[in-house]
Amino acid sequence: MAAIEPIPGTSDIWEPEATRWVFLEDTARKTFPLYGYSELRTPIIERTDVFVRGIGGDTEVVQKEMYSFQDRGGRSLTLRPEGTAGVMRAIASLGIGPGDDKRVFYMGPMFRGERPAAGRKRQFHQAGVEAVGKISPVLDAECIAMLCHYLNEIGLSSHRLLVNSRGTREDRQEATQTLRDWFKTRIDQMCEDCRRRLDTNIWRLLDCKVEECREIIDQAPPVMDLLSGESRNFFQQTLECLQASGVNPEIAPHLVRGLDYYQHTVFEVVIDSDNLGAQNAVAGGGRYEIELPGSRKPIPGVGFALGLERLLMALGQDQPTSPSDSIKADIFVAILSKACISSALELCAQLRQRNLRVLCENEVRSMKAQMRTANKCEAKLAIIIGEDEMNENRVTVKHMRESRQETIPRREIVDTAVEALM
RNA sequence: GUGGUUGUAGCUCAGCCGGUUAGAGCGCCUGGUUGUGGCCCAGGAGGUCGGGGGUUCGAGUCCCCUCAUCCACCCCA
Repeated sequence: MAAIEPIPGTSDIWEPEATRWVFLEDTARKTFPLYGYSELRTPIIERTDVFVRGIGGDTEVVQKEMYSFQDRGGRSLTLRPEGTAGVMRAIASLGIGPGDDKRVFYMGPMFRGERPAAGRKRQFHQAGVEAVGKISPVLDAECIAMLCHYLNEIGLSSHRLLVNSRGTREDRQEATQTLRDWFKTRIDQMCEDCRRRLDTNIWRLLDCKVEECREIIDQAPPVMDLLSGESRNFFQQTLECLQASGVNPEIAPHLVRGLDYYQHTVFEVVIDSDNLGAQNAVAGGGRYEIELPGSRKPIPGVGFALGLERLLMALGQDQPTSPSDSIKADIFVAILSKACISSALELCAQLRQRNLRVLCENEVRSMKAQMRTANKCEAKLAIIIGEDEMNENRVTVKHMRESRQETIPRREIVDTAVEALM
């Protein structure tokens, strides 16, 4: 039983679950183009440095979560842990100049070597977008509005949209230092986690839920005040644009997100529902600048990623995926002797030409057994081909629901079936 | 990586303080006279009790290890 299970943190997705995935993907393909985005399919493996330089070498993701390996040429390759870096690499590879406005969306599997938990897989799936080349609060706002549009289309309700600005790279470094200095003098009154975070992730410290810590944190200088005037202005304009688009986010002063490349606007969509467990963010993104091997200067962009399995959970239909009990069909074709097989196959082919789902009996079994199968596959029609029918060049068609049946000339059956199933 | 949870039939699970051939429900197969489903009835197939080691006269049950699962921390979508 053990060896045939998918490896940890991955799963097989069966119907009817698979259909729900297709719905999320189709909705993305329908919604994003309305904003000028077109689909880009990038490789799932990239050179490792695409991610190290793109995401940031200090990031948790890069340091301990990447699936990296050496290929036969000794190059270090990595299964993509997120979509942005690869997209940026693709765009950079065909050249991008100042003032270019490139908009793409993508979807597919991502890989991170984390410990699996509720809403967290090692192979997980994202749909995301990137608007690359220009720096403008209008784009940021439009991107967020598009995210809301999408969430609305898939029917997600009761979620919260959180936004914040983390300023420019310089702002952030400076703010980090200021905060660190400020907390350093009070850290011995704070919890163990916070002490650790002082050095590792001071922005996380700001989110600490321990009450004693909260009292101290509440007195800390507001992050927004540590940003440059230009950054604050950019954020202000973004908020205005959002409002004009009919989007009303919550401002989350401590939201910073974990990837190094973010600058200015960052945002996240969270769900307050317990079926998601601790992983309550279904989407996240922001404005960024990414450095890539070969590009002279960092390329700016804004984008987000949606966590597909988390969205599915948030939509509240997260039954475990298992194969449906039986094949479903519109028509079941029963055969009562070997002599009927070729006739049955010919008929099946004709019916499928008319876009009907047809299940053909594949061995000679009792009538009772075959009718049981017809019932189980939820066929509306059972077509019976036996010796009697063969001799008269007719077929028997049984309307399962009404338990009514009739024997009609063979040449009429296709049209009769099509009509019965309309 | 650190903690905890669970692991018995295809699925959901029961199995008391160790004690004969390991159970239920659902599902599956076959039948209930000739070529007819659902409901009902009868019968049947299907289990290395996750794996390995140990304690014991005896282990699904106790101990150790291991693998897998789920959850939390961490981090992120």
